[in-house]
Amino acid sequence: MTANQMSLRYLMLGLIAEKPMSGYDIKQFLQRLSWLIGSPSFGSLYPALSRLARDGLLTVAVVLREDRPPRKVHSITEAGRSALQEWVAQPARFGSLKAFVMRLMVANSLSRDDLMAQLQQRLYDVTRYQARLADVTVALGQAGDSGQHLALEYSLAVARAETAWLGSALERMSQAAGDRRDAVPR
Amino acid sequence: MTANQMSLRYLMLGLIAEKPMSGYDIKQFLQRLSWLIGSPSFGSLYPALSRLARDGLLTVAVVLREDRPPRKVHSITEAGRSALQEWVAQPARFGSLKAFVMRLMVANSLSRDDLMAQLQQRLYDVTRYQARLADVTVALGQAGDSGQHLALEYSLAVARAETAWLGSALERMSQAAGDRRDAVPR
DNA sequence: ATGTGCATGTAACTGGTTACATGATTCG
DNA sequence: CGAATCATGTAACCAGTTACATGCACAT
Repeated sequence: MTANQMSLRYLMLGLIAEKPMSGYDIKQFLQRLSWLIGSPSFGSLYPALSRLARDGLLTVAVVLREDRPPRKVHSITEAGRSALQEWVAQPARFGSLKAFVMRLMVANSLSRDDLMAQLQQRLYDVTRYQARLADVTVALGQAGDSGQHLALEYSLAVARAETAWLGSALERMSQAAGDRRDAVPR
Repeated sequence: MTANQMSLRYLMLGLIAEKPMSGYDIKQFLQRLSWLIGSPSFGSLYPALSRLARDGLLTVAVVLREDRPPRKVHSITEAGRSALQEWVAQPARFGSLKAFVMRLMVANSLSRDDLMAQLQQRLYDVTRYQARLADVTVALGQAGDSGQHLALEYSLAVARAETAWLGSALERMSQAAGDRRDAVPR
C-alpha cells in the first residue's frame, strides 16, 4: 500500500536521488512515515528496485562488510535524474490527497514555478470537484438517506478546505516571488 | 479504480440491497458518480458479481426480452443482507476519505447509533493523524525543502477540516437524538 | 455502412500483497 | 537459548486493469 498509482517507482527514484540507499534503507525510511503515505512490502520493493536498475535509471554497488550481510547501494544515474524530473514536472492527474502529497514530497527538484503550476492544477481540479459536489448536494435535497447526506457534506467540507488552502498557499508564493529579496518562500 | 480496499464486493452488495440490478445497471450507476468514488471495469464487476452469487449473498434471475439482450437481475438474499449489515457496522480501519465516504454511502441500513459510532471512530483516527502531522511539521522546522513543507501543511489543513466537520456533525446528531420528537436527523 | 447503446463475459497483464527461504550477529 | 535486527530475495496469490469476443437494434 503506497497510495495509489504513483507506482513506487518514482517514489524510490526520488528518495535515491537525494542520497544513495539500499532497498532496506528505503523500507526503513518509508516505514517510519507509513502513517503518512504507506510503506510498500519487500515483495514489491526489491523487484521494483532491480527493474529501475535494469532500465538504467540507477546503478548498484555491492558493499561488503565483515559481520553484517552485504548491502546493495543504489545511486541515481543521469538518465534516472532526467526521468524523475520529467515525471515530477508533468501535470498530475486528479487523484487522492495522498498521491498529491507524495508527489510534493519527491518534488524537491522542482522549480518554484513548476511547483506553483502543480498547485494551480490541483486548485483547478479540486474547484471543479467541489462545484460538482455542491450541485449533487443540492440535487439530492430531501431525498437520500442520512448516510448519503453525511458523505456529501463531509466531502464538500474537505474540498472547501483544500481550495482555501491551495488559494492562500499560491497567494503566499506569488507574493514571495514578487519581492525578489528572499529566495525561500514562506 | 473503486477507491481502495472496499473491495467492490460490498459496494455492489449495498447497491443491490436497495433494489435488484443487473451488472450493467450497476456499471451505469457507478459511472455517473465515477468522479466521486470511481467506477470499476466490467472485467472486475462481472466476476465479483458471480462470486457474490456463488457465495449465496444474492440470487440471479435471467430476464429475457425480445429485441434486447437478456439481463441477469441480481437480488440480495437474507444471507447477503446480514453479511452487508455485519460489514457495514464493523469499525472501518483508518483509510482515505474516499473509502470512508463510500462506506457512508452504502450505510443506509445503519442505525443512528451505529452511524455515530462510525463518525466517532473516524474522528478519533483523524485526530491522532492530525497530531502526528503537527509534530512532524514542528520537527521539520527549517529543514526540508519547500515541497515537503507544502505537503505537510496541506495535509494538516485537510486533517483540521476533517476533525472540525466530524466534531460539528456529531454534535448536531447528538442534539437531534436529544429531542426525540423528530426521527430524521438534520 | 457505421457507430452507439445494450448486455454479457473471458484472457492477458499489472502491481501490489503475504508468506517463505536464507543466514549471520547481537541483545536479553 | 531465543528473539530481534540486518539484508536480500522468490513464489503463490489477489484484485484490479485493458483489450478482446459476441451479437442484436436503432439512429445517422
